Amino acid sequence: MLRKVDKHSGIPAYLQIVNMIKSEILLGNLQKGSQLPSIRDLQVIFDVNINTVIKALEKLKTEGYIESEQGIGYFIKKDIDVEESVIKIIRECVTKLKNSRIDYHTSMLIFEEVWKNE
Amino acid sequence: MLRKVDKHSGIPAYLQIVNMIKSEILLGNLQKGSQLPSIRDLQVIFDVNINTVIKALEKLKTEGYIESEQGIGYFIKKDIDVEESVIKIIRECVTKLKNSRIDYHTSMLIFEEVWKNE
DNA sequence: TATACTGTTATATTATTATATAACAGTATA
DNA sequence: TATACTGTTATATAATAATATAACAGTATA
Repeated sequence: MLRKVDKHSGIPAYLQIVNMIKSEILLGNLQKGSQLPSIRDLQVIFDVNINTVIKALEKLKTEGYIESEQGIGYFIKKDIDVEESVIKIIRECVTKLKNSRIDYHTSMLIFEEVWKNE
Repeated sequence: MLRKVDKHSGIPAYLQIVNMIKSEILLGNLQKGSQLPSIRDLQVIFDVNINTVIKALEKLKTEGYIESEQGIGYFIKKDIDVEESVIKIIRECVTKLKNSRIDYHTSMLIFEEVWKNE
Protein backbone atom coordinates (compact mmCIF):
# COMPACT_ATOMS: atom_id res chain seq x y z
CA MET A 1 0.00 0.00 0.00
CA LEU A 2 2.55 2.59 1.05
CA ARG A 3 5.26 2.53 -1.55
CA LYS A 4 8.22 4.34 -3.06
CA VAL A 5 7.58 7.79 -4.46
CA ASP A 6 7.83 8.18 -8.24
CA LYS A 7 10.69 10.65 -8.67
CA HIS A 8 10.11 11.06 -12.38
CA SER A 9 6.41 11.85 -12.32
CA GLY A 10 6.92 15.57 -11.88
CA ILE A 11 4.54 15.56 -8.94
CA PRO A 12 6.31 16.84 -5.80
CA ALA A 13 7.31 13.90 -3.60
CA TYR A 14 5.72 15.32 -0.47
CA LEU A 15 2.38 15.58 -2.30
CA GLN A 16 2.61 11.99 -3.50
CA ILE A 17 3.10 10.94 0.10
CA VAL A 18 0.16 13.05 1.28
CA ASN A 19 -2.07 11.53 -1.38
CA MET A 20 -0.95 7.99 -0.71
CA ILE A 21 -1.68 8.20 3.00
CA LYS A 22 -4.96 10.03 2.43
CA SER A 23 -6.28 7.42 0.07
CA GLU A 24 -5.27 4.59 2.35
CA ILE A 25 -7.34 6.25 5.05
CA LEU A 26 -10.24 6.83 2.68
CA LEU A 27 -10.19 3.21 1.55
CA GLY A 28 -10.10 2.01 5.14
CA ASN A 29 -6.68 0.40 4.84
CA LEU A 30 -5.36 2.68 7.56
CA GLN A 31 -7.81 2.58 10.43
CA LYS A 32 -8.90 5.31 12.74
CA GLY A 33 -6.64 5.55 15.77
CA SER A 34 -3.94 3.30 14.37
CA GLN A 35 -0.31 4.32 14.41
CA LEU A 36 1.74 5.14 11.34
CA PRO A 37 5.26 3.80 10.91
CA SER A 38 7.87 6.12 12.42
CA ILE A 39 9.21 9.04 10.42
CA ARG A 40 12.50 7.26 9.95
CA ASP A 41 10.75 4.12 8.73
CA LEU A 42 8.57 6.16 6.36
CA GLN A 43 11.75 7.74 5.04
CA VAL A 44 12.86 4.29 3.91
CA ILE A 45 9.43 3.22 2.67
CA PHE A 46 8.97 6.31 0.48
CA ASP A 47 12.68 6.60 -0.36
CA VAL A 48 12.93 10.32 0.37
CA ASN A 49 14.67 12.62 2.82
CA ILE A 50 13.38 12.85 6.38
CA ASN A 51 12.41 16.48 5.85
CA THR A 52 10.22 15.50 2.93
CA VAL A 53 8.40 13.00 5.14
CA ILE A 54 7.93 15.64 7.81
CA LYS A 55 6.59 18.13 5.28
CA ALA A 56 4.00 15.60 4.15
CA LEU A 57 2.99 14.64 7.70
CA GLU A 58 2.67 18.30 8.71
CA LYS A 59 0.32 18.86 5.80
CA LEU A 60 -1.78 15.86 6.78
CA LYS A 61 -1.87 17.22 10.32
CA THR A 62 -3.02 20.62 9.12
CA GLU A 63 -5.75 18.97 7.07
CA GLY A 64 -6.92 17.00 10.09
CA TYR A 65 -6.11 13.52 8.87
CA ILE A 66 -3.49 12.64 11.49
CA GLU A 67 -2.12 13.86 14.81
CA SER A 68 1.23 13.41 16.53
CA GLU A 69 2.48 12.78 20.05
CA GLN A 70 6.02 13.77 20.98
CA GLY A 71 8.20 10.75 21.49
CA ILE A 72 5.43 8.31 20.58
CA GLY A 73 4.30 8.62 17.00
CA TYR A 74 1.73 9.68 14.42
CA PHE A 75 -1.83 8.43 14.54
CA ILE A 76 -4.73 8.38 12.13
CA LYS A 77 -7.14 10.95 13.49
CA LYS A 78 -10.41 10.42 11.64
CA ASP A 79 -11.46 8.30 8.76
CA ILE A 80 -13.49 10.57 6.61
CA ASP A 81 -16.56 8.57 5.72
CA VAL A 82 -16.46 7.49 2.14
CA GLU A 83 -19.56 5.62 1.19
CA GLU A 84 -18.85 2.05 0.29
CA SER A 85 -20.99 2.58 -2.80
CA VAL A 86 -18.55 5.16 -4.12
CA ILE A 87 -15.64 2.80 -3.79
CA LYS A 88 -17.68 0.13 -5.54
CA ILE A 89 -18.41 2.46 -8.46
CA ILE A 90 -14.75 3.24 -8.86
CA ARG A 91 -13.70 -0.40 -8.53
CA GLU A 92 -16.07 -1.39 -11.31
CA CYS A 93 -14.87 1.43 -13.53
CA VAL A 94 -11.21 0.53 -13.00
CA THR A 95 -11.92 -3.12 -13.76
CA LYS A 96 -13.61 -2.20 -17.05
CA LEU A 97 -10.81 0.15 -18.01
CA LYS A 98 -8.13 -2.42 -17.31
CA ASN A 99 -10.01 -4.89 -19.48
CA SER A 100 -9.94 -2.29 -22.26
CA ARG A 101 -6.14 -2.33 -21.95
CA ILE A 102 -6.05 1.46 -21.65
CA ASP A 103 -3.14 2.69 -19.56
CA TYR A 104 -3.33 4.45 -16.22
CA HIS A 105 -2.12 7.88 -17.26
CA THR A 106 -4.45 8.13 -20.23
CA SER A 107 -7.36 7.06 -18.04
CA MET A 108 -6.55 9.71 -15.46
CA LEU A 109 -6.26 12.41 -18.10
CA ILE A 110 -9.64 11.56 -19.59
CA PHE A 111 -11.18 11.19 -16.14
CA GLU A 112 -9.96 14.64 -15.13
CA GLU A 113 -11.10 16.28 -18.33
CA VAL A 114 -14.51 14.62 -18.30
CA TRP A 115 -15.04 15.58 -14.66
CA LYS A 116 -14.14 19.21 -15.18
CA ASN A 117 -16.07 19.76 -18.37
CA GLU A 118 -19.26 17.76 -18.23
CA MET B 1 -11.72 23.42 -22.58
CA LEU B 2 -8.33 25.11 -22.20
CA ARG B 3 -8.46 27.05 -18.97
CA LYS B 4 -6.44 28.83 -16.30
CA VAL B 5 -3.86 26.79 -14.45
CA ASP B 6 -4.57 26.06 -10.77
CA LYS B 7 -1.70 27.76 -8.97
CA HIS B 8 -2.58 26.28 -5.61
CA SER B 9 -2.82 22.63 -6.62
CA GLY B 10 0.86 21.96 -6.08
CA ILE B 11 1.09 20.39 -9.53
CA PRO B 12 3.69 22.25 -11.62
CA ALA B 13 1.93 24.65 -14.01
CA TYR B 14 3.73 23.39 -17.08
CA LEU B 15 2.53 19.85 -16.33
CA GLN B 16 -1.05 21.00 -15.91
CA ILE B 17 -0.79 22.58 -19.35
CA VAL B 18 0.70 19.44 -20.86
CA ASN B 19 -2.09 17.32 -19.37
CA MET B 20 -4.83 19.69 -20.44
CA ILE B 21 -3.71 19.74 -24.06
CA LYS B 22 -3.09 15.99 -24.09
CA SER B 23 -6.54 15.16 -22.83
CA GLU B 24 -8.20 17.55 -25.29
CA ILE B 25 -6.41 15.64 -28.04
CA LEU B 26 -7.39 12.28 -26.54
CA LEU B 27 -11.02 13.33 -26.29
CA GLY B 28 -11.01 14.56 -29.87
CA ASN B 29 -11.65 18.19 -28.93
CA LEU B 30 -8.40 19.20 -30.57
CA GLN B 31 -8.28 17.60 -33.97
CA LYS B 32 -5.37 16.18 -35.90
CA GLY B 33 -3.66 18.86 -37.98
CA SER B 34 -5.44 21.76 -36.34
CA GLN B 35 -3.52 24.77 -35.09
CA LEU B 36 -3.14 25.70 -31.44
CA PRO B 37 -3.56 29.31 -30.29
CA SER B 38 -0.28 31.24 -30.44
CA ILE B 39 2.15 31.05 -27.54
CA ARG B 40 1.25 34.58 -26.50
CA ASP B 41 -2.45 33.75 -26.57
CA LEU B 42 -1.87 30.57 -24.57
CA GLN B 43 0.04 32.67 -22.05
CA VAL B 44 -3.17 34.61 -21.44
CA ILE B 45 -5.42 31.53 -21.52
CA PHE B 46 -3.37 29.61 -18.96
CA ASP B 47 -2.36 32.74 -17.01
CA VAL B 48 1.33 31.87 -16.82
CA ASN B 49 4.64 33.22 -18.07
CA ILE B 50 5.57 32.73 -21.72
CA ASN B 51 8.47 30.49 -20.71
CA THR B 52 6.12 28.18 -18.88
CA VAL B 53 4.00 27.83 -22.02
CA ILE B 54 7.09 27.11 -24.08
CA LYS B 55 8.25 24.48 -21.58
CA ALA B 56 4.91 22.71 -21.84
CA LEU B 57 4.81 22.87 -25.65
CA GLU B 58 8.38 21.56 -25.89
CA LYS B 59 7.41 18.59 -23.76
CA LEU B 60 4.40 17.90 -25.95
CA LYS B 61 6.68 18.12 -28.98
CA THR B 62 9.13 15.66 -27.47
CA GLU B 63 6.29 13.25 -26.74
CA GLY B 64 5.05 13.51 -30.32
CA TYR B 65 1.72 15.15 -29.69
CA ILE B 66 2.40 18.41 -31.54
CA GLU B 67 4.86 19.96 -33.94
CA SER B 68 5.85 23.56 -34.65
CA GLU B 69 6.64 25.66 -37.69
CA GLN B 70 8.79 28.77 -37.29
CA GLY B 71 6.74 31.90 -37.77
CA ILE B 72 3.50 29.97 -38.28
CA GLY B 73 2.42 28.07 -35.19
CA TYR B 74 1.94 24.83 -33.34
CA PHE B 75 -0.12 22.00 -34.78
CA ILE B 76 -1.66 18.81 -33.41
CA LYS B 77 0.41 16.00 -34.83
CA LYS B 78 -1.47 12.83 -34.03
CA ASP B 79 -4.59 11.98 -32.19
CA ILE B 80 -3.83 8.85 -30.27
CA ASP B 81 -6.80 6.59 -30.81
CA VAL B 82 -8.84 6.29 -27.67
CA GLU B 83 -11.68 3.88 -28.10
CA GLU B 84 -15.05 5.56 -27.80
CA SER B 85 -16.04 2.76 -25.42
CA VAL B 86 -13.37 3.83 -22.95
CA ILE B 87 -14.62 7.39 -22.90
CA LYS B 88 -18.13 6.07 -22.38
CA ILE B 89 -17.04 3.97 -19.38
CA ILE B 90 -15.42 7.00 -17.79
CA ARG B 91 -18.37 9.29 -18.57
CA GLU B 92 -20.75 6.87 -16.84
CA CYS B 93 -18.46 6.55 -13.84
CA VAL B 94 -18.10 10.32 -13.49
CA THR B 95 -21.86 10.78 -13.72
CA LYS B 96 -22.44 8.25 -10.94
CA LEU B 97 -19.78 9.79 -8.73
CA LYS B 98 -21.18 13.28 -9.17
CA ASN B 99 -24.59 11.97 -8.18
CA SER B 100 -22.98 10.59 -5.02
CA ARG B 101 -21.85 14.13 -4.23
CA ILE B 102 -18.28 12.95 -3.71
CA ASP B 103 -15.73 15.62 -4.60
CA TYR B 104 -13.23 15.52 -7.41
CA HIS B 105 -10.03 15.21 -5.38
CA THR B 106 -11.32 12.39 -3.22
CA SER B 107 -12.50 10.55 -6.33
CA MET B 108 -9.10 10.90 -7.95
CA LEU B 109 -7.32 9.68 -4.83
CA ILE B 110 -9.46 6.58 -4.60
CA PHE B 111 -9.26 6.02 -8.35
CA GLU B 112 -5.46 6.15 -8.22
CA GLU B 113 -5.19 3.85 -5.23
CA VAL B 114 -7.65 1.31 -6.59
CA TRP B 115 -5.86 1.26 -9.95
CA LYS B 116 -2.41 0.72 -8.44
CA ASN B 117 -3.38 -1.91 -5.90
CA GLU B 118 -6.08 -4.10 -7.39
C1' DT C 1 9.08 47.00 -48.25
C1' DA C 2 7.02 47.83 -43.86
C1' DT C 3 4.23 45.82 -40.43
C1' DA C 4 2.38 42.58 -37.50
C1' DC C 5 1.90 38.44 -36.59
C1' DT C 6 4.20 33.72 -35.64
C1' DG C 7 8.12 30.67 -33.00
C1' DT C 8 12.88 30.79 -30.72
C1' DT C 9 16.60 31.83 -27.66
C1' DA C 10 18.64 34.01 -23.77
C1' DT C 11 19.64 36.15 -19.14
C1' DA C 12 18.67 37.27 -14.48
C1' DT C 13 15.87 36.69 -10.32
C1' DT C 14 12.76 34.51 -7.06
C1' DA C 15 10.24 30.78 -4.90
C1' DT C 16 9.65 26.03 -4.16
C1' DT C 17 11.18 21.42 -3.54
C1' DA C 18 14.42 18.11 -1.92
C1' DT C 19 18.59 16.79 0.06
C1' DA C 20 22.29 15.98 3.76
C1' DT C 21 23.21 16.48 8.30
C1' DA C 22 23.03 17.65 13.02
C1' DA C 23 21.16 18.45 17.30
C1' DC C 24 17.39 18.68 20.70
C1' DA C 25 13.37 16.74 23.37
C1' DG C 26 9.77 13.44 24.90
C1' DT C 27 8.66 8.26 25.97
C1' DA C 28 9.29 3.56 27.20
C1' DT C 29 11.93 -0.03 29.00
C1' DA C 30 15.80 -3.10 30.41
C1' DT D 1 19.73 5.48 35.02
C1' DA D 2 21.18 4.31 30.52
C1' DT D 3 19.57 3.16 26.08
C1' DA D 4 16.93 3.20 22.16
C1' DC D 5 13.26 4.33 20.32
C1' DT D 6 9.83 8.27 19.14
C1' DG D 7 8.84 13.44 17.22
C1' DT D 8 10.90 18.28 16.52
C1' DT D 9 13.76 21.99 15.00
C1' DA D 10 17.45 23.95 12.46
C1' DT D 11 21.06 25.14 8.89
C1' DA D 12 23.19 24.86 4.52
C1' DT D 13 23.15 23.35 -0.32
C1' DA D 14 21.40 21.99 -4.79
C1' DA D 15 17.94 21.26 -8.26
C1' DT D 16 13.66 22.55 -10.23
C1' DA D 17 9.91 25.61 -11.44
C1' DA D 18 8.20 30.09 -12.53
C1' DT D 19 8.72 34.76 -13.38
C1' DA D 20 10.06 39.24 -15.91
C1' DT D 21 12.11 40.89 -19.76
C1' DA D 22 14.49 41.35 -23.98
C1' DA D 23 15.99 40.30 -28.39
C1' DC D 24 16.23 37.50 -32.61
C1' DA D 25 14.17 35.03 -36.68
C1' DG D 26 10.66 33.16 -39.89
C1' DT D 27 5.94 34.06 -42.34
C1' DA D 28 2.20 36.47 -44.33
C1' DT D 29 0.15 40.42 -46.09
C1' DA D 30 -1.21 45.27 -46.91
